[in-house]
Order: sequence, then C-alpha cells, then structure tokens
Amino acid sequence: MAYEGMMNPVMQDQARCVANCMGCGAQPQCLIARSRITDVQHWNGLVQSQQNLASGKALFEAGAPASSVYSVRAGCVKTFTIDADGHERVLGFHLPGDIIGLEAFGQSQYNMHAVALTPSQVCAIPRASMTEVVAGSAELLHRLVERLSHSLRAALTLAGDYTADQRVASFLLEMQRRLSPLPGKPMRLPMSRRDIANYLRLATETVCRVLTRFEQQGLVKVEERRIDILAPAELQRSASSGV
Amino acid sequence: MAYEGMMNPVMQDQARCVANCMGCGAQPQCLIARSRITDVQHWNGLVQSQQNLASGKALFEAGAPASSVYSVRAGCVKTFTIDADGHERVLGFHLPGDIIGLEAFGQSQYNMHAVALTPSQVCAIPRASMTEVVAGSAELLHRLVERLSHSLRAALTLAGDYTADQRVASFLLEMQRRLSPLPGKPMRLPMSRRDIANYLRLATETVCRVLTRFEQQGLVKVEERRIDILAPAELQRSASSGV
DNA sequence: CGTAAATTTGATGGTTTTCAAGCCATGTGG
DNA sequence: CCACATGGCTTGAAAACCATCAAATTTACG
Repeated sequence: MAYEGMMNPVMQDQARCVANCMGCGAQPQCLIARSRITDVQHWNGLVQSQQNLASGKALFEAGAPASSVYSVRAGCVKTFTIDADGHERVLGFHLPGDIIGLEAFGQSQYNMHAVALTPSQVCAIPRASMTEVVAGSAELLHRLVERLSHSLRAALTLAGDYTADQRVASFLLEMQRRLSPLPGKPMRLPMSRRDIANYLRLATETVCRVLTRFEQQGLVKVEERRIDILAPAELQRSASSGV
Repeated sequence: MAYEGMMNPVMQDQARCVANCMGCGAQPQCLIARSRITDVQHWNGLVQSQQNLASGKALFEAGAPASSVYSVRAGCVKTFTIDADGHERVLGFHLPGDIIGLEAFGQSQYNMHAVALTPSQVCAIPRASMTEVVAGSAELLHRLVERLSHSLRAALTLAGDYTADQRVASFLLEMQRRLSPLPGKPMRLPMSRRDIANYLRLATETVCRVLTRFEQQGLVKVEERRIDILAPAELQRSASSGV
C-alpha cells in the first residue's frame, strides 16, 4: 500500500473539501494554469468540491448522470468500458492536470467507468459551470478545444495498426513524459500489466514478453512497476520504425 | 467519371463563391442546423468562401498553416497522414455536414492531409471566426464540444481490438447510416477497398474476403462500390458479437 | 505464514498479413 | 469498334505475429 501518491502533500490535506486552486500541486498541468488571477478565482468558485478516492474506488460508473467533469489533482484514474460480454476495455489513464468526462459532453450519462488506480484526488466541476466559464473566456475555450483535439489525436494514434513492440515503446515514452520523474530516477507506473495490455489492445503476456525483450536489448530496466528508460532514442526508434 | 455527386444541384452551382447557408443541401447535418435565424446569418457572414474540389484534389496538406476549418457541403473528403516510411494512414471520411480540421485546434499547422474522393464542395470558416461565433453562442459551443467528443468516442471505438468481420460490419452499418440512401436502394461507397482497409487497419485483401463471405452468408449484396445491406440485424450481430 | 493475485515463461494454434497471380472494369488510341 | 493498358478488385498459398492455454514463480496482504 506504500503508494507514492500517499507522500504527496496534497493528499494529506483530506479535511479541506472546498477546492483551492492557489497552491494546488497540479497547477502546472491544470486547464486553468497560467491564467489571469480573476479567471483562477472564478474557476475556483465553480469547483464544487474535491474528492478523495482510495485505490480501487470508483469516481463514477457508466450510466450515471454526467453532471460534472473532473480535474485530477493527484494520483491516477483509469477510464474504461465494459462490453456486453463483460470484458473490460481501458480507454485511458488520467494523471494530475487531466480532465475526465469531456467525452460525455452532449450526453446525459457517462458512457464509461472511472476508477482510481492509486489514492487520488479530483476536483469536480459541474458541467453547466464548465460551459459558463469557458464561454466567458476565449482563452479557456481555446484550451478546452485544444485538449479535446489532443485527446482525439491520441485516440487516432492508438487506433493505428502498430506492432506490440511499437505500442509498448510508445506507451513507455508517453508515460515517462507525463509522469516526468526526476532525471535519472526510474518512473513508477500506477497501473498493472493487465491494464497496460488492455489499454494497448494486447494480451498481458505479450506486454511481459516485450518488456523482457526490451530489457535484454538494454533499452530499459524493469523492476516490477518501476521502469527506467536507459536508451530513450533507441526506444523511440522501436516506437516508430516497423522493426 | 459519372459520380453521383455531379447530379447534386448544389454541385452545379459553381459560380457562387460566397456561401449561402439558406437552402444549403447539407443543412440538416450542418453544425449550424436548426439554429436561430440570427445565428445562421452571423455564421453565414463568417463563412469565408466555398470551394469546389475535383475528385482527387487536395483540400489541404499536412504542414500547411491551419487557418480554417471546413464544413463539407457535398461529396466526400478523406483525411490521412503519411508516416516516415511513406505509408498512408486513413483517419476518416467526411461526408456532408461533417467538419474537417477541428483536430488542428491549438496547433498552427494541419497534421494531416485532406483529399476529395469524389467531386466535393466545402465551406471554409476561418479559425478565428469559428472561435468567435462559438464563444458568442452557448448553443453552438455546446454542439461543437459535442462533435469533438463524438469524434473522440468514434476514435476510441476504432481503437478497439475488433476482428476483421466486426470492423467491416460496423463500417458498412455506419456508412449506411451516414449516406442514408433511399430505403431499398443500395448505397454507393465513395471510397476504394484500399481506403476502407487502410481506415479499418486491415489489408485490402482481408476486406475483400470478408465482403465475399458476408455475401455468401446472404448478409449483403456486393456489386463493386454499390453495397446493399440485406440483413441489417444479422450484420449488427456480426459487428458486436465476437463470432 | 498461507492464500490469492500478479507476473513471467513456454508451447501451441488461429487470424491476418504478405506474396503472387488472375480477373474485371474503365478508358485510350488505333 | 476493338485491342490494349491501367488500376482496382478478387482469390489462393505460405508465413508472421499475437492470443490462448498451461504452469511456474513471485509478490501482496490478511
């Protein structure tokens, strides 16, 4: 249970239920980042509440009324669907600064589940407020559409027909970027091999084998969920080249 | 060269270079559809120009400044990228009412190519105008985000690990819906087998084989690009069930 | 400390790709 | 009008890649 998220100062502040954007640990990545102080204050007023989620707890379920979007402050939240056969399909991993629930815009219900993979903290923003503040600030509107179009590009990338090697390599590099551990420090993945495999549309065993092979080739150092990328450039080539 | 698109009245009106939303054939599907008359007029003023595209002509290329988004009035426009190895990757087919270029929001350049598959007609809307009008109308903002999130869901669907049968079945049903031919009439696909295969991340041969099998099973009637769906319900089952 | 879950490794099989070749439609030029 | 060329479409055989099944090993946690 010794998740690193537990050590985050933000996590320890469990008593405060009203959000406070000033001094938030996720500021650099947040939608509101680097905005005018008045915008931040306005935004701050809209954030309905913060929510602490224990590892494995659901943020919302498919079919629930899509009343809010959520901005991740700390931890990691997995979104996924469950198809008719009961199979899980991982749609994404949301790290601090990411917004969850934008896909449900224009729908009355969420069409996916959201579950915390590690102890997490999110800010709930009522959808109506979201529309309002964004309509009032061209800057924020721009950023919002930017995010949506970025997600769209990411999804289209995921939709490509890449080999298992390419998928895993890309995933490791993307995670390295988003988790941005201290240089030289290995990153700690918040998700299981099973979740990675499901997200990449591969079998769990395939992900294992690829990681083993990458390690044998000296590209990475794997130690359970701690992964150190030794040769980013070569890994990048594995990600793009068809070999 | 006898594309059906040529018969569309809108297509014949090649002299008019300033858009006129009133009476546009794509109205029912357009973003502006069913808006207040003042909104339509405002929108109409923003539409910089219409553009006629001969079959095979490029609307824009990857790397070009992303100055506008485009609303398709008639025809079909394919968007795709070309990777380092020179391989094409089809991202989508845009039919009347669809908006092209939203993915480039927040980027200075398009990151994909857009080419007309049949004689087509598009309305260009400068990006600044787009932002402005959308900011001025909560209704339009809502619709825009709705579209983006719809595209996102579609991309996530495409990203699933479906069998060749499932992919082709889904594609046929989706095209039937979007092309909405007269009941009983077969639809005419605007794109080649190669484009379909590329879009579905399959080999051209695989698409052929699946179509042949579907025809043998009596699910569809295939005659070159004219395809008649004989058993929509069964095809739907092929699309969802893993069998 | 013991059980359950996660991870890893091996062997086998199935789906799809690749390579190769033939067919069909369309359009061109004689 | 027909021969011919071109590109799209279709079919067949072999190989590649990954999933599945099975089992050993490790880790997590009550």
